[in-house]
Amino acid sequence: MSTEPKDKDLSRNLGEPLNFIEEIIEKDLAEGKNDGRVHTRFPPEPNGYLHLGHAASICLNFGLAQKYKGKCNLRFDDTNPITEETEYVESITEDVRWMGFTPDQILYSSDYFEQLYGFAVDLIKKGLAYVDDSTAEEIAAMKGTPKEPGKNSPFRERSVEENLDLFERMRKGEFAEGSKVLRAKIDMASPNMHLRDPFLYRIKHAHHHRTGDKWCIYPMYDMAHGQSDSIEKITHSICTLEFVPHRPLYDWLIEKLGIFPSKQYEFARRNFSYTVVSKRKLLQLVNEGHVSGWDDPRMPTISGLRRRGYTAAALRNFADRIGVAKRENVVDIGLLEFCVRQDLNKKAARVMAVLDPLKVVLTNYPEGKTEWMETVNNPEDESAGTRKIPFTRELWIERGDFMEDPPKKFFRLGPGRLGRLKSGFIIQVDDFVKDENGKVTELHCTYFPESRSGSDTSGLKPKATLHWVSVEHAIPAEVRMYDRLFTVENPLSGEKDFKEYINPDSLKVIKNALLEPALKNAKPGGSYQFFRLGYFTPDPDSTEDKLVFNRAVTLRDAWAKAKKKK
RNA sequence: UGGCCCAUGGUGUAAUUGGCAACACAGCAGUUUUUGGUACUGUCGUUCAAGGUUCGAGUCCUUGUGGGCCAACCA
Repeated sequence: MSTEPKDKDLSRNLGEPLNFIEEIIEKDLAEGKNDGRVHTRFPPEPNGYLHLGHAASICLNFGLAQKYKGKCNLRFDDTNPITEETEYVESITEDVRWMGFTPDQILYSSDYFEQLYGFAVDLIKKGLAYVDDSTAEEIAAMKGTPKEPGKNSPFRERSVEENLDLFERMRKGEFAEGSKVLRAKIDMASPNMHLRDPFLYRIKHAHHHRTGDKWCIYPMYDMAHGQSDSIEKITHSICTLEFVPHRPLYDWLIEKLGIFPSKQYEFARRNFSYTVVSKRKLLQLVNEGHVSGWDDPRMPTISGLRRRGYTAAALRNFADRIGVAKRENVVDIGLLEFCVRQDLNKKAARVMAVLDPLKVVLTNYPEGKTEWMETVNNPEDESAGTRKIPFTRELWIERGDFMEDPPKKFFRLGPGRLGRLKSGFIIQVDDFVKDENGKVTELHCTYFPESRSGSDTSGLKPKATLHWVSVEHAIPAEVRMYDRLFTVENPLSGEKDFKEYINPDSLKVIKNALLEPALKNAKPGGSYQFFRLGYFTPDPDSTEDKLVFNRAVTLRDAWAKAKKKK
């Protein structure tokens, strides 16, 4: 405790560099803005599942609130009733919670519909908004292009009274969908397209997931987002770069309305190699059956990664490492895998599982005998304790751990070779049996009784340690081996449609893996390291008599890498 | 003949705000190891270009180049 600095606020960032948003916040704090408050928000639209990009945004917004002892709301930006659903609200809420954050408040833009309507009326009264009867095509034609100015709508100069009347009747449902819109009256010649009399309200005779049929006019993003920020007294409204051109409109509306001046700041969206993170693309993968659903373990969705066996701690650490900036980026997904391994290495219990079994018969081991061998649960965590695993005359080992004609660099089993069975005994291969196809079906070995793990007096030094499972005690399981969903770094930049780059081997199902008996009661959410194979987690598809495991990530594998190079 | 944003090793970010370009991942080589895991050590490699300001520029200015964004009754 003596090394703990007295002044927490001062020590807060000593030594660690700030990202550009933290710099803005600290400057604001130093200048006494917002009474020293920091209030952010995470504002998803409930029209899809959250993905890796959102995970980073969640960590940013909630992380900032934590760091500066502020608040962070979860606000659903639900102003488009056509695409939004309760299912998405539920998954998003769960994902945020699972990520380890608790929103200060859970709110909805739709909570503010009445207030937002009032804001619109206020703008009309100030002569800053008007009802336009033009068709969508006419409005588009009058909009101009980025290089040419637009033209004023013939309805632009309607009187305040007429606008008020029309807008009220829009609300009452007197007009057909698409027949009228409310637009801000700004500048049709602005070089910023978003200032060319942007839409504020549109008519949609649609059922809303929360307000039901109460409304038939709905505010556009620009009429809702900044105002919601303002209503919640958000101090720092953080969004992605594509909203930069919206900022003048964000500020214009707040200024004209005379409401709390929330400020918008933008950062570059994060892209990740070997995957896609656009809701439209992800929806396609789901709808076209390329994956089993939004939570398919190959999906970059938070729910998919969770099911895959990735941990929230790994995701948080990842978000922290990739940082936040304003330039285009493609984050190496290998860094996420590194974070997952790093976290799981400390937490996951080591267990024995054989994925491609090859039988070993210890010819000098008594039939019917079982020795319960003690083994460490996690060498990285002494507090994880120990357990016992059954050792018998007949065992399963990994087929890949034996070679009939091993090269020098291969130091596992071969004819005459020694091998250490983890937490068991050292064995030597005396003979092997093949079937008519030349496939090795069985190894005949002798074991060295004096080589027992922990009390080895044999003096033998095998080069490899192998995992194994007792034939008699093994429990069967299905194991789903997941790999990256795409074969190329950027599936979107190729010549072909991104789905052409889907990795045909992104899922390999092993129907008859064999596990040590201790795994009998494994439950989804748990993390295990299958010794020497990788990190695995039970899938919710598991049943009483059939366990299903998902591979989260392999172990780093120097041998596999060396083989690949050849 | 539009406006805006951006540019630092292979990747992602730093650089005490004008003072010796660094951290992580990846790569390579090695040590340790009852996981070809972990841990540890070493190593490779960086300021888009050209001018300018300055004793001094990744940082400031100008121009250029390259990339991105901006038109939806989407967010």
